[in-house]
Amino acid sequence: MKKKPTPDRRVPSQARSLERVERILDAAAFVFAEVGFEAATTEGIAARADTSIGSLYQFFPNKRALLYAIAQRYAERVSELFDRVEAEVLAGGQPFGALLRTAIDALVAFHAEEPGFRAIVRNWSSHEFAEFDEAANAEFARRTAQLLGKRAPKLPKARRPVVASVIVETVSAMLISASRRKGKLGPQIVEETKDMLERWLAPYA
Amino acid sequence: MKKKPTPDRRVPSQARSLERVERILDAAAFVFAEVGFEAATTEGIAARADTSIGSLYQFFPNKRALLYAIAQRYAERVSELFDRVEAEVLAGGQPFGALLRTAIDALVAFHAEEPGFRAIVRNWSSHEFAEFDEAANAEFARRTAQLLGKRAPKLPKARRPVVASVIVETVSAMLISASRRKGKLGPQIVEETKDMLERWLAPYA
Amino acid sequence: MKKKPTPDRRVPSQARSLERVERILDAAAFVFAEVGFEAATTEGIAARADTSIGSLYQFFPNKRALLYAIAQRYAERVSELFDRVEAEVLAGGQPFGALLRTAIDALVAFHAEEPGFRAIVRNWSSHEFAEFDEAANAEFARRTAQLLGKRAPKLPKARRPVVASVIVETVSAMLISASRRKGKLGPQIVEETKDMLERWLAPYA
Amino acid sequence: MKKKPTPDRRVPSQARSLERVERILDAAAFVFAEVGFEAATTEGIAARADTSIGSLYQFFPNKRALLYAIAQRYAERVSELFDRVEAEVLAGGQPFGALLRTAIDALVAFHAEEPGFRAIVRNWSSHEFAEFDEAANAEFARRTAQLLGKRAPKLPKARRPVVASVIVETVSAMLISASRRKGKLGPQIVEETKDMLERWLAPYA
DNA sequence: TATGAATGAGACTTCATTCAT
DNA sequence: GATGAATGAAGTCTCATTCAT
Repeated sequence: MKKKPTPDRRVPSQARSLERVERILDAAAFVFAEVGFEAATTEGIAARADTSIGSLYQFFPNKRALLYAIAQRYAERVSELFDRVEAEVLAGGQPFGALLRTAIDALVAFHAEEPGFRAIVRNWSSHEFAEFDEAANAEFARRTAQLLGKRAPKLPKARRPVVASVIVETVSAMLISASRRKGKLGPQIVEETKDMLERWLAPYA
Repeated sequence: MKKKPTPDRRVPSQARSLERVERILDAAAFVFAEVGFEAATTEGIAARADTSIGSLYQFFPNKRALLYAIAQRYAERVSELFDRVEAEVLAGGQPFGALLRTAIDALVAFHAEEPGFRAIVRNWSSHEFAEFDEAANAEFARRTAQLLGKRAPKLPKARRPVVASVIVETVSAMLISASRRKGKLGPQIVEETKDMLERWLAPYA
Repeated sequence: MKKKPTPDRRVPSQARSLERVERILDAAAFVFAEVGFEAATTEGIAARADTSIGSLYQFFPNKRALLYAIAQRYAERVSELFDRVEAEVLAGGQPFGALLRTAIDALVAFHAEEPGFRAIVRNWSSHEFAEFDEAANAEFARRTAQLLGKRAPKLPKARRPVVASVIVETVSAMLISASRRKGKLGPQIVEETKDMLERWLAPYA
Repeated sequence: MKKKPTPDRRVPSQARSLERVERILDAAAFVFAEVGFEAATTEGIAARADTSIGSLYQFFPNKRALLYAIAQRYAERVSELFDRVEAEVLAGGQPFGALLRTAIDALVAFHAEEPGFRAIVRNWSSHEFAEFDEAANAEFARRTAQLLGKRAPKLPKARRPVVASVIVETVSAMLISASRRKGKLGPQIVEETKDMLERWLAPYA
């Protein structure tokens, strides 16, 4: 309600709150990933975020809102990843296969470094969040279809949305599957996935 | 694969009981599919099975056992499906691609006609059941790897388990994805999946 | 909380439940009277009824339902009291003043012997229950108006409903007021109330 | 009647503060009237007063103090009303009945124009405030008894306090009852109340 | 002094599970 | 065996109150 002139150092309360929100979201992502959405408790999330349950509810009206917020956060990041791939496409340098591989690698890296992402992806399909899941994937599929239009010209236009859907869902599933494996198996699964997609799509490039 | 008849489920001695157990499992499958595992209530399942919760607990020690039992039931059916595919392979008639397509079609049909199957598949990845999921998929992957050994001789032996895993997980994911779509999109996704797998694996046949 | 299973005489479970419901209602009435509706806790009520919170919720969907049930229970009893007064009126013996006094005495006795009644009457007007309160009082006023028609013929018909309302509300308020007083003051207030009403209504009899 | 200015409310030293306190009290009266004491939230009251809860707690140690303060404010006004009636009595002009009617009308007007008053009167009997209610009504009854001594000389001295109590409680109850009614019924109830009291007390004048 | 973010006790309610009948 | 009433742990969320800024 006030502006605050940001005097000297005084950490502005808005920044403090923002940091707290981040901490809560991180904690939620972690806990959701750990035990799943339903089994996660708001109290546990608050504890892990080193706050009180009251603070949590100051920012999020209910447990579900936490998952939505995390999902949104990640959806945005994945969107940015798409932006980069699209830029690459416009630059026109890479051949189709390489592009695909680069994109998947970026996704894998993202998946690996952001532990919360897995939480979301896994819970996305968790019944409660079917609509959200569908919406997000639909958006990614739409953008993938666009890219296909540019880099897989031989793919009949009518098949584009379906192929795009299969790509998105397959990558998503394989990422989850890979992340669950221990040892070398994970990366191997990712490699096979790239092979599979590349060989499938090559004739259309 | 198993020794004892599973300590989790008491095998009923009477025909009446057996029928009741079936009814309970059907009800559980239905309810899990409808609202998800966590949101399902044992009372609700008992009610839909036209029994009392007391009876339900006579046969199943807890809610989770219900899902396990359903999963088992379906795992067996999928196993039988594998048996048939293996017989086909031994008979030696079909080319590799056709075999793959037939197998997937059988799975799709099964998925479509058994509403409970979807419930399971969807909840399989639901954290609580990660181990079960892994075990089941590992078993299917093992058998798939065997089939690959026979019908995809050019695939290096070392890659077989990984490729088998990817096949199993991809088919599983695409089945779920397809079942969620309305209209023609579902079947189209299945078709593209078959294409994808066939083109990927063709060079190894 | 388990005591003895009531040996020998097998109490039919329906009767047991019924008794439990009664106990819960009595406890609720007591607690509501003691601390008011809002401050009362369902846990406290269950404890006082010597049951578990779960049992309470087996019979009543929420806290409010408890108050409604009690209110209903009492509304019925007051209704019966009206029945008796009406019978008296039909018998035609008593003069108007005596009738009024008898009715009020009956109400006072009821009020005194049923501690929960006060709880209800007091909480009736407690915002949440305004509609209920209004409905109940409207019903009593309606019946009072009828009686007035028979025993206060000189009262213009148009005023009857209003006069009936004032009677009902006054008696109700005075009963509460009287019940709050210690010593002789309570009964004295009741006596003055009777005087007041009798002298007011005498000219119309 | 009081010694210290109530330890419950800190008297503000500045004009701005005083205005703020008034605003808070108005807001509290409004909110209490709107949703009842328990359902009212301090945050909501502060918001409606265009301040922060921090400020609210600067002046009032707790929620209850708000109701007390409002009640006090109104008790003072009702006291002033009594002063005027007493002056009237001393002046000696009006006959007893007219005096009674005038006093009630003044109360009704007050009740109507001050929405907060109703909030208080209604919550007065709300358990938490039983003592306060009793104290206030006792004070009014005391003064009413005095007036009765002067203008109802035929009423035996011993009955005076009881009669005064009944008058106070009846008027209070009827005011509330009347204020709840829609249309003409409210004023009609007030009229009947006046009739009732006048006819009751006339013989003692 | 004003602000409002933070706190946390405690309320209501659900539901898996037990056990007397 | 079957039944379903009873149990109570545990979860989500609210809101009065505090306190650092």
